[in-house]
Amino acid sequence: MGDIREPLRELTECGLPQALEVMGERWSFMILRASFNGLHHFEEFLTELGIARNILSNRLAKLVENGILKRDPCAEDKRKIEYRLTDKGLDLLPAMVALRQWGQKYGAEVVENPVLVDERDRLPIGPISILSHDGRILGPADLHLVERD
Amino acid sequence: MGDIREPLRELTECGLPQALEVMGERWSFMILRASFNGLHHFEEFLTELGIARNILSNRLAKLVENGILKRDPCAEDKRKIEYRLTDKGLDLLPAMVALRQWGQKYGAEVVENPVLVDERDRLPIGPISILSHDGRILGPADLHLVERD
DNA sequence: CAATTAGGTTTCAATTAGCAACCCATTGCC
DNA sequence: GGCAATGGGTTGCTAATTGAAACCTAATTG
Repeated sequence: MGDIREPLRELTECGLPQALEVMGERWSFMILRASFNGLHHFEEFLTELGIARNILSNRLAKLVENGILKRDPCAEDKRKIEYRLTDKGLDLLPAMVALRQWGQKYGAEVVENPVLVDERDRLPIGPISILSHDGRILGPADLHLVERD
Repeated sequence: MGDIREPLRELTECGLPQALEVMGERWSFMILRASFNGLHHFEEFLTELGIARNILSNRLAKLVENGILKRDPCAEDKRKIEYRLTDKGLDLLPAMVALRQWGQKYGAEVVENPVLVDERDRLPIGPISILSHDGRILGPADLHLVERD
């Protein structure tokens, strides 16, 4: 008994599983991107993404359910529904951009269009990176894992 | 004819689909995390993640195939295989941490253990964010999409 | 040399994704 | 007002993925 150290285990505690519950599903990130790129309607997502109708319906419902998109019936055309990112959805932007930049770096040459720029000077954003509490850029070698408790 | 503007479309060009091809699969990010947390062996992943044997086998193979992990047969015990992150795999860290932080922010209270710290001062890392080319933190409102070409 | 360990396959059931067709409340058009 | 078209879905069926459990084989331990 005692089992003084339990070297593995315990590393289950983090937000990743929670995040993946929604965003780990097959089309979630693509819908997020389309949404950020200015698409708001069912048929737009449908033709833009080339996703199946029923899957899109299901995925949008889940994203709404999880508070990532909100679903507003259009006032001026009562057939239409507007899907828009919530703040929670917008908060996924760093994750999406990080993935995107990684894909860009290692994938087959893609031209990246449209490109994300800083509104102030219209220059493209920099690479997403891990920062120390005081803003230094940290690479894998600068990082350490510490057990708390 | 002419079709002067084509307002949607064309927004297919980005690295996201490439990234999702590997990392969009159901257990990829969890394996990446476990791997970063110091697990290197099949049976460790198996018991740590609670994934099915055959799926783990398949996922590891794909991650290796895509250059995210490398597969080293152990010299001193020829039954064992060491799975280790490549540089390409380590480059996924910002994406993983961003997802994790998002899940942490919005998910059910989780204590986040172990925690990622800056090796230099042992303080927890800051939130992942989008930076301008000169290092200012940009929020969604500061961002703009511009068509190139 | 028997039992155990490490890292896999194989088989089969259950879940999910995808395609095509259908549905039905608006709208736009003559 | 009547009729076709549009927007946003659902339904039914097939194909692909996931998952649980059993099995396999080489290396290692006792």
